[in-house]
Amino acid sequence: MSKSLPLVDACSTSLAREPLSSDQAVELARLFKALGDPVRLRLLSLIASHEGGEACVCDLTDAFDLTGPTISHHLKSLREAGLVTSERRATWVFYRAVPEVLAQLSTVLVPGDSLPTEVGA
Amino acid sequence: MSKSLPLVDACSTSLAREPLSSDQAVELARLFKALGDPVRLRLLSLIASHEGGEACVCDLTDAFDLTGPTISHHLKSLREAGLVTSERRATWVFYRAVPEVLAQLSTVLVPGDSLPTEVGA
DNA sequence: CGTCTAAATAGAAGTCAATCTAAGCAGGTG
DNA sequence: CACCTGCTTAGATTGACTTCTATTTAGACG
Repeated sequence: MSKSLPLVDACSTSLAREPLSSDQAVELARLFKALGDPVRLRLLSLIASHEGGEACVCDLTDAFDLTGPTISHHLKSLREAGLVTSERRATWVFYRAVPEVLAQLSTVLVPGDSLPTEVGA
Repeated sequence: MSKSLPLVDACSTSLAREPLSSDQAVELARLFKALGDPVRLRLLSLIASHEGGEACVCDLTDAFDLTGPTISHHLKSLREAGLVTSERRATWVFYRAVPEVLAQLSTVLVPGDSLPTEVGA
């Protein structure tokens, strides 16, 4: 696996500011696709919101009606997308969100300056 | 087609603030999945960044090496996700981004308050 | 060293998604 | 009314994704 820097060139302003290049689109789509599954979204949320900013796989598995290998598969997707990192400590493996990538995606989605921060009605 | 309000209950803080509920995850995953394709991302960007905030399908089709039906298919995905709306005027159909939904997704992805606005190196 | 738990990998089955060609619908024009 | 352009729908094919069971690796412990 030749994974090095999953970041989108750091030159991300916003979808609505100017048209994405083909390469930017491919890169971003890879990230959004990783978020496009309810299980992975919940996993990421569980990890990111967990105390200490990290969570053990065993904690995560218990939150779903899915088998261990399935959870492991989804965690691998998130890891390969660059959204989380993993670290083994003794018997357990701990996952941690990568806030830079989340921030970048967040920035990309900010609509043009036509809209104030207000969202609801 | 029972599509009414694709918004996520307006109660969206952030992935990293607290664990997503199962329902929230399903709803958000549907939106992120729509963004998880390079063609749809570029389409959305072309629409959102187009002058007047709207773009005709004919403009969009020219930007890709894909057939009309394929573009139409992707636009339908974006429309059903609630990310764009369409309106027919004479022979042409114009698409327009829905900034509220983009803003909501953007908010969801904001990492915890552990990170300043700085992203790049 | 055998064994127990935690996690990942391999392989397979079923489902869904992206794209094309061909055909249909909507609206303007001669 | 015939016809042309813009766009969508229908159906088919190919490839990817999600999930499972079974197996394997990593580390702790008696």
